[in-house]
Order: sequence, then C-alpha cells, then structure tokens
Amino acid sequence: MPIIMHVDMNSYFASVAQQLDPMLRGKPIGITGKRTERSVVAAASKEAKLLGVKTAMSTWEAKRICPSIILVPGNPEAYAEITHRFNKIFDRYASAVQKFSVDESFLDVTDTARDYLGAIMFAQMIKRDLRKECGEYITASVGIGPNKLIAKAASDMMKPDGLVVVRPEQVIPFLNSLKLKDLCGIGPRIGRRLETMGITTIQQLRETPPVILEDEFKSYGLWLAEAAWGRDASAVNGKEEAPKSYGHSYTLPRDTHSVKMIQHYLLGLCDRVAYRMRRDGCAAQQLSVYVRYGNFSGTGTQRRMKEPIADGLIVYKTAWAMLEGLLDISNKEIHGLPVRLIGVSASSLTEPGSTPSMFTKDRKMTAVLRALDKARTRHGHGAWTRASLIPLDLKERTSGFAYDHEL
DNA sequence: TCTGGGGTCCTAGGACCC
DNA sequence: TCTGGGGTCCTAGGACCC
Repeated sequence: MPIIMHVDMNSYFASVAQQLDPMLRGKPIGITGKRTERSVVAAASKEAKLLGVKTAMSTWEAKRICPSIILVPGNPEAYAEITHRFNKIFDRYASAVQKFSVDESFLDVTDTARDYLGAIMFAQMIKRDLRKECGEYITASVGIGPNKLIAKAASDMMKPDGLVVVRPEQVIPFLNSLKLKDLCGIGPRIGRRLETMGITTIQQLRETPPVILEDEFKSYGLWLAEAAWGRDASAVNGKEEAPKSYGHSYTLPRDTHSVKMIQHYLLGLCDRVAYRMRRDGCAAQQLSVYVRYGNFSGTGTQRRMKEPIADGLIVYKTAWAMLEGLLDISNKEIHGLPVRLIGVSASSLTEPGSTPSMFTKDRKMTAVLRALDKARTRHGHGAWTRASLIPLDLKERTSGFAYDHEL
C-alpha cells in the first residue's frame, strides 16, 4: 500500500511577501495581480484572513471588509525561487515528487519512509528544513495517506502548519467527517447536481450505485464512486510534463466598445504567448480566443492553423480575425455588450525543441525575433515593447488609468 | 464603478472519409 | 416506411484545480 504525502504551503504568496519584507510581517496583507484595481486577492496573510478576507475576493470587497489591508502586487520571480528551494527539500525525502501547483506537491514516500511512523518523521523534518532553508514565515500543512486523494484532503484539515495522518483503516471514518466539496474534484457544479439527486454526504455518495452516477456524470461518475470509498489509483507522477498550452488573458482597465483598445491589449497578449512558445522551442497548431462581456457572460472560438505559428504578429493577426468574427463590429465600434476581458491561448503545440526557424518564412524577421527574445530573456519582459503599444500607454497614463505598461 | 489569471481534461455534435 | 457504420478531426462549451 502506497504512502503519499501532500504538502500545501500556507498563504503562500503572502508568506513569501512577509518573509522578504519585514515591514509586512504581522500585518493584514493581500496579494493581487500586477494591478490592484479590478483584481482579486490571490492570497491573504493569516492576519487578513482573521479579519474576514478570503482568497479570490475582489480587492474592492477586501478593502471594504478590512480597510487596513495592504495590497501587494505578486512577485512571480520570488515564488519561483522559493518553489525551487522547497522542491529540492522534497527530493531528499521522496522517490517521486509531483508538482500540483506553485505551492502544492505530492510526495511518494512509500519506499523511503517505509511506514506511517517514518512518514510522520519525514513530515516533521520537511517542516524543519522549510523553515531553515526558505524562511521562518514559510510554513506548510502536510497530509499523509494511502493515496493522493486522501493525502490532499488531510492536508486541508489543519492550517496553518498542520500535520494530519490518515492510515488506511481510518479512511472511511475520515471521509465520513468531510463534506462533499472537501474532495478535490467535487466543485460547486457537481456538488449542486449531486444535491438535486439527493446526495449531500460522502456516505450517501458511497451508497449510490455506480451505474446511477455513471448515467448522470459519464466517466466522471465512476471516478466519484471510487472517491467515495477513498480510492484513487493515480500515481505520483514525478516527470516534469511539457505545457500543453500557453495562454494569457487580461481584464481591461474599463469595459469598452473600442476596437482600438481591444486590438492594443490583444497585441500585447499575443506577443507574450508567442514569446513563451519561441523560448521553449515550440509553436501553436491551434489558437483560441475568448471574450468576457461586461455582464460576465462570455464566448470563445478556436481555430486550427494551416502551419504552426510562433510569431507574435502572426498570432495577433489570426487572433484578431477570430475575435472580429465573435464581436459585432461596424464603424470601429463594437455593438451590444461592452467587452470586459480578452484572452488568447495557444495549444496543439509542436514538440519542444522541434521548431525550425521559429515558423516564420521571413529570415530577416527570424533574426529580429531572435535578438528581441534574447533581450527579454536577459532583461525581462519590459526590455522592449512594440511602438504601436506606446500611444495608448501614454494616453492611459495621462487619463489617470493605473495599468500594467509591460503589456 | 463587485467578481484575476494560469492551467487541465472531458463531452457532444457535425464534417469528412473509407 | 426511412436512416450504414466506424474512426478521426474539428469546434464549442463546461467542469475542475490552484
């Protein structure tokens, strides 16, 4: 029987901010995107949580509930650095480590810890190493169980800095103490659908014949039936998988009917997507665009490429043609609902490292892109920007809009 | 001026081909 | 009374996770 550990960093982004900046320690802080307006709290410090701030709450509401909150823009480089450090710690204790997100990992300690007592010791050693090597403010909640599903639910039970162990014989009583939504995989929609079927507890889910669940949820129903018993056969996958898509989206500074404004931000998004593809030596065979309107409804479309693309301008021209088909446009104005957010995503990627000449036929352009990419690799995304992105940038700034000019 | 931004996987239905 | 059937590609949309 496997022994799996799930390590979940507590208030991760906020903890990193407090670790790096002593002025933020002991204070209610919220981490936002690069912009604080029209954004949400990606992570709240424990002080902010005590005052009622929750993850994913709009910054607007967070400020209303907790006027003393300090909003801090995220610092992706710092997270990557600390994530790298704790991954090195995990490698010491586990035969396989699977990164579940930037702040969560699964560890297979079956062969290294040997038994649950050994796993508990490992968990304590990992916590000690984390403090020592990542900082006093970086703490984690650890769950230990016979599979990923149980380990993950266990780590959620005690926060912050918790350690919860669920031995195989304790799985059923443990599950019976949880709510349906505590299982990773049962979100609000599935939860509501189960409720309309009269299933409100994990116990009831377990007593429901799998075939009924399969009828309602297709193959997902069979997964639900297994999950109700605390079964999860998926292994800890230690291999680093190449991304399957690269996407960026952006909520505009204000809802708009302006074609120009949308084209402006779209070009920035496409440039970023294309840059990441070139950096990783791949190209897109499928492109998706997405629009969210002012009333939060949305629509999208995707298109197969005749040949793989990785040039920002080509990505942009394609994406705009697709977006144009989605929007009702005449006289450079969009009709109907104003646009709130636009997004672009590149998928069906070619094998990394397989891109011959960056998929642009123009050799001069290839050389230009290569030089520009080099500058970004060395000096960051702000190293250069397209001239066409500047006018609106200045206009935005003089009109008092705070917005990310790196776009 | 309530509701971000990054991903993954699955299903359904139509087109198309043999 | 009528409609083939199976596989694959493509697009749209929905669900989940952090």
